[in-house]
Amino acid sequence: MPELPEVETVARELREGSAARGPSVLGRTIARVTVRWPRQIVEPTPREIEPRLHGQQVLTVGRRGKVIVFTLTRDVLLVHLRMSGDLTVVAGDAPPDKHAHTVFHFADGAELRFSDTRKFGKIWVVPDVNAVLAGLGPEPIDDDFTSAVLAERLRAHRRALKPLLLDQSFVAGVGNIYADEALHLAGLHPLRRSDTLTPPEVRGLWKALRQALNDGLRHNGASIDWQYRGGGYQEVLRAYGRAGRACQRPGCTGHIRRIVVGQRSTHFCPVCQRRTGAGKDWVAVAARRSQRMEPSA
DNA sequence: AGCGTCACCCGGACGC
DNA sequence: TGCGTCCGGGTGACGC
Repeated sequence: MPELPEVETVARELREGSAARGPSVLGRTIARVTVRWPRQIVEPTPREIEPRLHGQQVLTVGRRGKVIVFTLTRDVLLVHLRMSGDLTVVAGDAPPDKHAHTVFHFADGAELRFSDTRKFGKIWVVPDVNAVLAGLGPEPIDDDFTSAVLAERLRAHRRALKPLLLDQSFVAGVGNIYADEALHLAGLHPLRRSDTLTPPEVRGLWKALRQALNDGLRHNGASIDWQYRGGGYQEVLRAYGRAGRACQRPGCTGHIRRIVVGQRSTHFCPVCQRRTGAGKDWVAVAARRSQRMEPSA
């Protein structure tokens, strides 16, 4: 399922062209739009989308969180792939794809197909990205996402780490796979409360999150291959989908367990991802003490 | 505020 | 073989 690394890969390949996704979309002009699953179009209405897009040229392709962002002449086209979505550029006479529910036909005959077997994907055409993306948290792989930024955001909540990492307003682009991988790399329990992490644990989580995402990027968002074409990405994963198998951490004797947290399958090692850090959870103790002394604070 | 639950979908895995 | 059933993924809505 596409998360930040996969979505970034799709955006880059649409921008640069690739064997998997066809030639670049940049510079092409939209002439027509076929809508076969109207509920996919969030804004404007499905019948308004073609006249709205007609004549607009694709200027840039980028990503924000898990959303692909096409800058057009007058508007912005936003595509959320959700679980099964994919975007490809093909010639107009390419074999039909029964899951291509929305097709953007270019004036030069090529077309951009949004293929989405499970029909969870969403499309917006808006004048301003903020209309859709305003609620997203920071980009976790950007330079200004420092461990101090993460520390502050963790302290602002009293939530379990796993659902917090999945919350797109907390940090943008992390999904179930990379959340489990980051927590395993960091040696932190998925149910650990966000405001109890020690400074070294925060730093470790920050490093682990960025490492997990950057590893995914280096594999060209290979979890798409894993999901769709049986590629080898599962060999890269240390926690996700490995229930019952030996923990990969050097020296650890544990086995990966699967639990359900907030309706999501969650994979972790009960040996090296303890509920609390080694020793006393002094941050939680201090927080309780200060609350007793200053109930209003 | 944070948690649980449901709805949205359907390919694939599983049991019989 | 073919049928029925369940699962899971991201997100938003809703209730507590």
